[in-house]
Amino acid sequence: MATPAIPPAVPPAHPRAILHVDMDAFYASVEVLQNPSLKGKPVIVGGDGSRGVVASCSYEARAFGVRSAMASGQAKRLCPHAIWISGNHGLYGEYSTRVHKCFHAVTPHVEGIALDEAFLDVTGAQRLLGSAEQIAANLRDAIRSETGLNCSVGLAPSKLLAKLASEAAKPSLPGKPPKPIPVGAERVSEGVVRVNPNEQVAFIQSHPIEALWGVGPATKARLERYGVRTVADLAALPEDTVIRAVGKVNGAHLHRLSLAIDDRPVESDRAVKSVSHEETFVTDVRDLDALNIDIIRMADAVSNRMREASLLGRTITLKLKFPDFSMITRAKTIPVATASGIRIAEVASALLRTADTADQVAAAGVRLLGVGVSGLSPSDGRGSAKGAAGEVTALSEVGEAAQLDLFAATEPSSTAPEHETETQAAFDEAIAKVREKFGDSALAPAALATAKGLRVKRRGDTQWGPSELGSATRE
DNA sequence: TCTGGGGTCCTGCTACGA
DNA sequence: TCTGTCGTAGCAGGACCC
Repeated sequence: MATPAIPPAVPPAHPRAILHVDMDAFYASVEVLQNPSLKGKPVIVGGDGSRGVVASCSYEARAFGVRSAMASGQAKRLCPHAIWISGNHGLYGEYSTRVHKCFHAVTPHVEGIALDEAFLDVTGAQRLLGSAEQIAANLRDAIRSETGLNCSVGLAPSKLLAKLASEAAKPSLPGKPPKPIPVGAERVSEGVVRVNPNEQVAFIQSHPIEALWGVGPATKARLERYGVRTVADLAALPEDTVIRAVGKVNGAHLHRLSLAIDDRPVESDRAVKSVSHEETFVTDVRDLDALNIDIIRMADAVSNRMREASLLGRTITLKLKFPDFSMITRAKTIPVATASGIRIAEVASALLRTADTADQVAAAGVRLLGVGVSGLSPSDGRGSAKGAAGEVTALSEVGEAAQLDLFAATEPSSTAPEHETETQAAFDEAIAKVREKFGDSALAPAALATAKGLRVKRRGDTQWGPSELGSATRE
């Protein structure tokens, strides 16, 4: 058979042009749009309780030193007159959808990083829409007219540099002088900063080491032992030394970044790898039965999201954080992929009751509890997806005696796994239909019933820590 | 007087089968 | 039959991101 001819490489008409678009104070700005009386005031979106954090804050609050991810107590001390808002995840999602529509009007090559942030590869779009600088400015205008929100845009030949450029494009704080633009970059229009292609190395090496994506407190501390404080310091070290300091994969990657070598593509179709829910309690919990109720509730929430996304998963993970902030995870991989809240809860509950875990809970109490599922596969591709019903082997072949017990709890007959899965799928589908018609609170495991109704957990509930006004989870 | 929630990725270790 | 090696899967923890 003849080898197909490989077309000759065609040099691109334009050098790579990546945009990093970052909404300015996204959640806080959405709240101001909803309530214009907040305009010009210090607004903080986040958990107002003693265990909460700041999710987003207006530039007026930032002028007092308040920052995202700051402990709420510290934010209250810095800005005691701030207006606190607990947030509305659904509303932010709606705005995010509108912003992403603007992105897709420019190019299909969009990699969403968060609700308020994305990379766009506009290399090819320049043929139709003009220069990358024009595209960036027009996109910024389009987002403002579509949503009323402002954003900052970085333009560069790579993702890392575009991200750093968008940070340089951020507005200055009220009453403070504008930030200087780093060497090698320039402001090309309002809210848009471009890194000059022939000054990439000078631009990146003018930054502190923690500006590199992947350098957090631990990596920074390790590099500082080698005298590295800036990206230029890192570039001056031999690659072997960097690898010795921070490990093989990260070391080689960081060393390349320090030389402005970053050819990572904009990935527009990244698959979800895990789904989880976790929650911090107002007070630490020692009671295994109480924790079990929370496991059921969180497993129900995880299950609901997996069904909405048509996903099944095989690895169930239980996460516990103790009062001293130490954390453990316990995971179990089951032979049959599932999206059933009952099964997820049973596995997580069994993990909680293993001897070492139960002992730690009894001794210390639990500050945070989380339930997650990974090893995901599409529920509509059962014949081919790993772990899906189509390729399930008999449980007895796997030798998972505990697994038989697990299923027996919901289906006493020892039928074949395929049958169990189909029955469970029909059961889950029925739950989804009831909830679609009557709302999420219409149906839940009996363990979640209270005098006030069913306690179900949904994405965005207690997003930034338990509220001061009462427990997020207990009544 | 601290430190949320939802993710991804990497590393090191152990168990197990070929 | 026993032992050593290798690859892989699973598990646990850590670091990092927004």
